[in-house]
Formats: sequence, structure tokens, C-alpha cells
Amino acid sequence: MSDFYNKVYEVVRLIPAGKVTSYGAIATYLGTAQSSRMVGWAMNNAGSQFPYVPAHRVVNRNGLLTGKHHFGAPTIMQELLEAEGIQVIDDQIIDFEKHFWNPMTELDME
DNA sequence: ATTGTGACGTTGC
DNA sequence: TGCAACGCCACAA
Repeated sequence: MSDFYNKVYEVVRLIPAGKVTSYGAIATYLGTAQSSRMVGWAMNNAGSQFPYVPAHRVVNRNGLLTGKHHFGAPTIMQELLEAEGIQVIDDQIIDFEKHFWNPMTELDME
């Protein structure tokens, strides 16, 4: 497993409940801001990772649940987010920026 | 080594 | 304001 993937999973696991972040934010934190797509693709294998990777807390820059189809059921992602107190309407996170969790701002001081 | 793709992002029309 | 196209990097075949 490439470190890139590992880092992605690591950061995603660090996302506190009730918070969300974007693929681009993670990519930028990892230093590969242009590889935002890679982040999403990494999540593709997240299901095989342990422990559980809260991929539902990772959305696109629009706060849209673009990857919900990869959860097995298109409703799981929204359900999980709502369970954490995040309002989701039509795959769109309400107050996205308010729930936004920036990895470089939160754990940049290393 | 080359080609294709991807849960994104940004720019242009 | 909405949709289309391009770019970009890393990984799989």
C-alpha cells in the first residue's frame, strides 16, 4: 500500500464526527493538491481498510455527496452524516463551510 | 514504458 | 447561473 493511500486514510480517520472535508483539502494537505482525484480514488479502496474509514465525511468542494454511490447504497452516506448532526438535503450538505474541517488548519503544526 | 481512468477542481462559454 | 471541457497526478492493466 502506497503511503499516499495510507495518509489519505489517516487524515480521513482524523476527521472529527460531525465534520466534513473535501478531497482537495486532503490532497493539498498531503502535498498533492493537483491529485484531488487520487484522494477520491484512494477512498475506492477505503472499504478494504482497517479500521473503518469515515469516507462519508469526505465530499467534493461543493459539499456534494458525489461518492455516495460507492457506499454500497446511495443512502448510507447521507444517513451517516445526518447521524452525526450534519444536515443533508438532496446530497448537498447544509452549512458545508460551517462543518468543514480543514486538515492543514487543524493538524498543520507538525 | 504506454494508455486509460478516476468518489476533483478550475476555467471557459 | 448552469453545463462542458481541460488539466492534473497517481495507480492499475
